[in-house]
Amino acid sequence: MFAETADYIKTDNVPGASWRNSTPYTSRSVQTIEHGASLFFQGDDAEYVFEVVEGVVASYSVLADGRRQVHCFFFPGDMLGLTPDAVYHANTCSIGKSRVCSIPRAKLMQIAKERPEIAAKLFESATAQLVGMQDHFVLLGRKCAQEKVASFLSALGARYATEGADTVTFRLPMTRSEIGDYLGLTIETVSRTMTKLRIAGAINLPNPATVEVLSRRRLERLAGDGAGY
Amino acid sequence: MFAETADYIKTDNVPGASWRNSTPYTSRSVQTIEHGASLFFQGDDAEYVFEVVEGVVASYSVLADGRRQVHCFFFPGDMLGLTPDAVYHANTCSIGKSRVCSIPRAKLMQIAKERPEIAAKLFESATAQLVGMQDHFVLLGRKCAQEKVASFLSALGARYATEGADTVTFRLPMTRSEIGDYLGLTIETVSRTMTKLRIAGAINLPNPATVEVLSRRRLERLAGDGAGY
DNA sequence: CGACGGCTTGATGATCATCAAATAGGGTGG
DNA sequence: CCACCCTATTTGATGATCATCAAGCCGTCG
Repeated sequence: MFAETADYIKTDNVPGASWRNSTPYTSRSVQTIEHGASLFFQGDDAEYVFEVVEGVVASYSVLADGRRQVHCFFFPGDMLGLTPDAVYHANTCSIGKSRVCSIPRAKLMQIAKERPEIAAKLFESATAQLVGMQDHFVLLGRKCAQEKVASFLSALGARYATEGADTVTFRLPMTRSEIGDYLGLTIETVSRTMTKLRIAGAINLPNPATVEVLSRRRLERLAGDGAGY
Repeated sequence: MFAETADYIKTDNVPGASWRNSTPYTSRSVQTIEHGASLFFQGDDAEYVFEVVEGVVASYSVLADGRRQVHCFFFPGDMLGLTPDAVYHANTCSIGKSRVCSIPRAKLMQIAKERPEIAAKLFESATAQLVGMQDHFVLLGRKCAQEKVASFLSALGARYATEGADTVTFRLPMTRSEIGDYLGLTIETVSRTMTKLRIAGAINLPNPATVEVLSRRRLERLAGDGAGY
């Protein structure tokens, strides 16, 4: 969505080699982020706003004793690093290798002042994330393990599904640990729940990283969403 | 924050009597919302953006079987009804009597195009909500009952606290049921946990609706946040 | 004064976390 | 190319936390 905006910004204003993980500046403001590498940490100066171009990036918080909560997985087209001030409020890490487009935040905010359609896109991106987060509240606060996992796989499946087909096969980019930290479960519970879904005939697991949704409809029913209003 | 913006909008453009709960249009675009009344429901056309002027408003989702999750409590100064499209994505209800300022959404978006500082405020409001929601993810996904309740009371206490004082007394505007639906707990667990906090000497409960935080510092420690990074 | 709704407290049980161990898959070095 | 190792995942056993069911309490309001 904003990948093209980056080009609007003169690249000679973009400082190079400013990455905590020493990812080289590529001169097209698109960086390749290695598996596990971070775009930024909580408390860092918010120098850039990012758009995922390829791969997946996770944002998360950690409590003092190590408990971790993944807030969100960002997929291609998603913006991250949006903050109300000039500081990041979460940590990030790349799930597998990913490519992100970086846009200097101050510059972008400046441009937003001149071009209303850019400001509107930023607002739309932020509010779309707000809406997405609401479903996740319901999941975390009110769903049981089976509903959580079914919801997760269902949502991920929808991303890869072809129109009309009731089955999907896709590769899970994230580990059980990351899934658990996203769903508020332990890795053991995630694993057990997935086998349960497999035994129930809702999915197949040719290998731990590959999910075959046998019936999207059924999985959605197991997700417990029904027609909430 | 936006209360003044409402005045920028010519009031003769604001349709009256458009409220689902038949709240009368007051000609100053500030409505009084009765206890339990709703500003809007999920799926409604997003005619207005609101700013809470007084009282508290909750937004929530409901699953088909009645399980409810409160996403957020909106206090004076908070905006609600921000959406990426023209539809509301959550339900709302007033906690006790409240007063809200309503701003026609289309009009506001139009104004945002002409006045960058308004667009910036909208963006800031949306992203500030994003940041606030992240802490709530941690609470819902990774905290135990005691930490949840302590976090909640601590946050609420901070809102009423006076600079430097380690104690606060305030009135809980919401019921145990609403607190439970916000924290992902049952009313019984909320009640039990509050008693535990009382016995532990962290708070006092002169009556069910009044909380006296005896030590904000201690309550914060019980909230489990420590120095997450 | 009595009834109602919200809150508290108690008893029990289900779900999920924890601890522990076995298995499988992928990558590395011989 | 194969053997090995390391890590992720799966599976099992046990226990803690919190939900559920149930009853009693308290303040409010008619």
